[in-house]
Amino acid sequence: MAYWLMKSEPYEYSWSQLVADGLNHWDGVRNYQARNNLRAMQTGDRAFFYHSNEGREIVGVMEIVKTAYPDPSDETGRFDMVDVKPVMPVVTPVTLAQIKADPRLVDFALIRQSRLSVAPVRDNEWAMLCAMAGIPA
DNA sequence: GCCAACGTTGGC
DNA sequence: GCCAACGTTGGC
Repeated sequence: MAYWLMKSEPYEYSWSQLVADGLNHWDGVRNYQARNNLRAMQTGDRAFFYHSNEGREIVGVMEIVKTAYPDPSDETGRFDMVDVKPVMPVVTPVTLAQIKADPRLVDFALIRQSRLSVAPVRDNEWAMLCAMAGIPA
């Protein structure tokens, strides 16, 4: 199983909205690297839900329930989306400041490529972040 | 609200 | 194929 981190501005689409919806497409990605990450996702993969801009913290865990397919909101036909569902909220949100302050996470994609909205998470990073969030890995 | 970092576009 | 101009993201 692979792990990911997906960003959304909470005033665009928030964790609580996803919980209310129960399941949704992750659409709107317009960056090739992010798209390639979407395409690499498999059903059953897990992903952190990260609130960018406001909050700047990991707030929940999602599961990929459908692999990449064309994003109908993209007129060019170049970009895809996946379907996700919420798995569990974090007990303690993990803030960007905490992540940046942890020397074990210097290579974390969220730090290295701050503008990448769909990023891979390594197994050891996932375990560390789950521990920081107070949830089982 | 500002701006640095970064990605994309388009002229040449 | 290069690169300047421009647009966007997202932290601060």
